[in-house]
Amino acid sequence: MLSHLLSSGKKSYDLPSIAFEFVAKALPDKLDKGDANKIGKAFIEIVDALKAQMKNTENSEYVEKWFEFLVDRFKSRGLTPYEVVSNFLDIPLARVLSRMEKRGVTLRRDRLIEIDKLLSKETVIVTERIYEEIGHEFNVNSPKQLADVLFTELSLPVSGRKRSTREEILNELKSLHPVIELVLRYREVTKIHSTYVKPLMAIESEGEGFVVHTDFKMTGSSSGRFSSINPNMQNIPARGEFASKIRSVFVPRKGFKIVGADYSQIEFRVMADISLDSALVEDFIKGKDIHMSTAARVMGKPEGEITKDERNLGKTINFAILFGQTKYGLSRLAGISGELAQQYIEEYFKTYSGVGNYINRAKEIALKYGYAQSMFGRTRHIAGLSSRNRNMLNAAIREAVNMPIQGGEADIMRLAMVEIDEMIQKKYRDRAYMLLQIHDELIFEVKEELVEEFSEKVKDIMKNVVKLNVPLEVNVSSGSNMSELK
DNA sequence: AACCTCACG
DNA sequence: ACGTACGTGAGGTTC
Repeated sequence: MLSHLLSSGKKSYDLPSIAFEFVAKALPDKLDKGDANKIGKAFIEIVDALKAQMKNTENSEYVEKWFEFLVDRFKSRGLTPYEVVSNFLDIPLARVLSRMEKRGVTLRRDRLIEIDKLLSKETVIVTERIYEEIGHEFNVNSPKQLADVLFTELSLPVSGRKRSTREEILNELKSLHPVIELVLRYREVTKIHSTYVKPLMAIESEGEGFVVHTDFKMTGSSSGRFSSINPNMQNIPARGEFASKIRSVFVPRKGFKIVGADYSQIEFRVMADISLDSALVEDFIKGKDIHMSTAARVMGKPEGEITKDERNLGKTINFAILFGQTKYGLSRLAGISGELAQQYIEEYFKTYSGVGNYINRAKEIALKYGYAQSMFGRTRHIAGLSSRNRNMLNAAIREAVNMPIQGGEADIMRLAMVEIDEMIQKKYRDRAYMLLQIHDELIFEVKEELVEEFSEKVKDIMKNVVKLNVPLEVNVSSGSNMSELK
């Protein structure tokens, strides 16, 4: 229902005309959990009246009329349509986030201790082998000291003008000296140890057990996504040797299971929706593997002949387009020549001309107005759009092209979260909890006997929360810890 | 506080 | 001639 309201809002209002000063004046800079209630109070009666009315009709004209009526009332209070939309969404959303934080995720501290031991041992071994290889001790954690060792003592080749020791560079040096592998291993082990294991071990018992309560920031990003701090629960390892070990630390409470639901390729679907690119739309409607399809189209091959590596290249190309990358970036990331990268990009825009049109359109609008907007009017002002510095300007343009896509993803997820929470409060109180949001994924803990039913309902809400020109696909899975989610 | 590096979507 | 991807948070070192 909320979705109808919003998509009708999308069509009826000229959102680009909305001034930022207006928003800034009417809303506090940070719409946080604390002051959400304050602001929210003014809107609650209106929201309730709307809902009561909407129960009596499925007539969209009626909804539209109500929306206009509401907008008038909001306007009389000095609020713009964007604020109406954002308040409909953000006030209840603040409560959702607050509930998630309060509940928290339970930890298996015993597993954490095991991992801690393992990593400590491994760190000692690897460190000693590094010293042995080099002939003396130094601080491997120090990029400066490491650079001295690699580039001065060992005279390994420096690529570019900075003596960077980042992973990408080290990978190129692997064959030149045995210490490189060891340093990479050291980095992998100590990263996991210091960033995840140690901080989680420092969490104190709440009596019942160990629970991690992150802090989701609603205003944490300029695209509309949330961020998560203290600790960041949106960057828990998902790949690599230790990912499943770390993930297995996060478990459901007794009698519950962990349930995960994630949108499949949501950013590319939003891109298809905005651009209306016929090839992209067609692929999604047909339920195709989008990266495979891109690889086939760009390389001019039948899909059946696309290898795993080629599909991977298709994926890299898709992300390159999404982020507005040039042939230089693509060639570096895909490990292909500049000419080939150029050729693929040209081929991409020949095939997906609608995407090219979208990019040009987004660019024009951004340069004209100085900001970019998502499908629901979420607005991002971008200072660099008026920069005379070419790099700054290009970066700003990439931001403006990407924002409607990433912002659209965020809008959709926010809507879904509010609707799912409404369902939980109504039908699953104390039996299902939303725990985490990781941009395109939601994680819950659900009473064992309700997992199947609840999963279906969540999937249904997520798929139908907005109507795009392409279908939204959602994968759900469950398990007895976070590593068991697919 | 700035910088480098690296974890995630 | 330059130097490349969008959005984040965090730990460790250096200044």
